[in-house]
Amino acid sequence: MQAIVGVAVRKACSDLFSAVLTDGQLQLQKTRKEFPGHFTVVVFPLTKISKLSPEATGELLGNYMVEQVPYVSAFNVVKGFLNVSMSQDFWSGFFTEALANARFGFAQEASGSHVMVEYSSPNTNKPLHLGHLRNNFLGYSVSEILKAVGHRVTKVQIINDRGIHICKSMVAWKNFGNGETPETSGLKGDKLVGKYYVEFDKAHKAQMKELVATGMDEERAAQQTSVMQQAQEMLRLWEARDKETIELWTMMNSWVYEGFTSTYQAMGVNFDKLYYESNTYINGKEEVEKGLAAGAFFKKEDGSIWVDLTDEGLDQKALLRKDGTAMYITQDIGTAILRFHDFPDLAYQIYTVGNEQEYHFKVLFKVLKKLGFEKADQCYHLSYGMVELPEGKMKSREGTVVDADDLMEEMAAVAHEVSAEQGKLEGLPEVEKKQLYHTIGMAALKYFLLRVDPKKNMLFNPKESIDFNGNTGPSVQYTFVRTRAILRRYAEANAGFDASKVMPTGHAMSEAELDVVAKIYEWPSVLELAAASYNPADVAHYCYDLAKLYNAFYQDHQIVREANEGARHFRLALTHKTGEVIRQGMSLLGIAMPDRM
RNA sequence: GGUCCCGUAGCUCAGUUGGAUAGAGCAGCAGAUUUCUAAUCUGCGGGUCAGGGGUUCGAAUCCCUUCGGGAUCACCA
Repeated sequence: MQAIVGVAVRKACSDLFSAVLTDGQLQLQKTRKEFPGHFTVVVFPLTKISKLSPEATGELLGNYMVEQVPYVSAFNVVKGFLNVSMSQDFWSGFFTEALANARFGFAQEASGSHVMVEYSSPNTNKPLHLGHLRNNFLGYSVSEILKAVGHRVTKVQIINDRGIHICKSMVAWKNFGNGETPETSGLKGDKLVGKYYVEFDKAHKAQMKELVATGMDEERAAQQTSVMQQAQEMLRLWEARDKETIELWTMMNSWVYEGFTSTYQAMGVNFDKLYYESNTYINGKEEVEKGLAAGAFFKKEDGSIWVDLTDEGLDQKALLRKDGTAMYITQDIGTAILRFHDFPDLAYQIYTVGNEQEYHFKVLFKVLKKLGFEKADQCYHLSYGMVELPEGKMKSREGTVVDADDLMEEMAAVAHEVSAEQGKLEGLPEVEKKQLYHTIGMAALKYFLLRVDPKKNMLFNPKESIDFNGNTGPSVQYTFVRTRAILRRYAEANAGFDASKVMPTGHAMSEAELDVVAKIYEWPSVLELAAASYNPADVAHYCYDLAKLYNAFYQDHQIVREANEGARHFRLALTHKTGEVIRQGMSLLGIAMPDRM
């Protein structure tokens, strides 16, 4: 569509100056709102070929376009900027088209690309916290956005179910648990296991203190506590597939998975396939051995295997310990390759992981490349910044973790309070109310975490996140609810509402109406940009802007009560379409729209 | 010390490949048919885009540099 103007400018330059424009010379943008017009051509780059002043060039082009190009109704030149206005016909034509397309903005056909998105990927010894919320919402949202532009997406996570950290919880449970289970304790499975992880730490610290009191140095004491010794023994037994150990491990992990499942359900995220580190680390070892045989890696005297990335500007990096056991990166190599085997048509993988692991992924992708995976060049680390709290940084060690379940519950509770104050939900069944509070609370949380550029560290202010005014999820929901209320009102008086029966015909749009239509016009390009930059924040801001413009329109236009049929139908259609775009846009953020609130 | 990211209004954040007088929300102040849902709308005040230099018709945006904040540089995960 913007193409219409672009093509026109190219043709004008060819006709007027007999010059072919390069992409750099053709600069089109939306006209700033303080100037009349819809699209703006930046004429500075064109003065070189016109050999005229910017103003004269603009005038010449403007005149040509008004005369020669359909839909261009007027123009003005300010300094070096040519602002062109499109006719009402153009906008109503566009709107009619958009209205007929229920999935306007979404790809009409598959792109043919298959992308894998990994997110969440928790450890099994700790419950999910605020940082995981940003991770999950981001990963889920990017997946949905990629689907919207036509890609096939497979959502996965790698579950870090192996290693010393799991053994710690196991040891503590064995020593102090007295056979406690989620059933007997009434605790969620992941919370119960997390509790024993903390118990381990307590016991470990206490025993360390005793050892240090006997004159042992701290470093040694940390290795020598009885619980630590037990944990290491447990890891050895696990690797040796000791029956009893594996049974305990399986049982405690199943508790965790049950807990995670309910947390994911509350979050509204899901996965197409799960990978377990306990399976993939073996692949990793094999791949590293293969790479060694193929000459991609080298072995040090002590038997450890390394990759040399110094000519890539990186360092040497160990891939396998001297005792032959797997490291963190070993299992990631195995997992990545396994995935390419599982899905041979995979174009690339996206890893949603915190920015503290940027170096790790740089190394990983180089290693994959060395192993012959050309697709590794396309792999992408979707890196995001830390979520900080007003009091200070969010780190699990510092005890200021905000538990994911607790936070989600709190958000729903606040939604409850605010809704009760508003008093608009009378007559709604209790079950639906409860569902609604969750929907609103999650909208607040998700929108707050997703509206910030992923790569930036962000501040999570609990108080502000639950403010339902302003640039927030609930305020966008509210605008959607408003569109529903209006259409409902119309339907009651007119035996239903059918969008296809209220086509706008010959209505001269007001400025506020045109603002909304022009915003809807932007939707496809916003979606494209969000997909290209893996940035849900673009979608969030767009939905808010659209809602804001609709509210401004709503403020001084009659809709259902409008006497003129043409205007009434146009506004009903606009209300319908705005609601749809908001609903579809917000759904890409994983945010649901209620019918009333 | 090396590498990477960030620094925009009192606070939280936007700002496409360099474009016009740098924008929203919150907080503050002043207003609006008490409705087709006011969880809204309109207006006002608030800025050395961290500092300095450079590139050019034009810089918050690109380059150099200084300062400040964060991350990372394990045979940890």
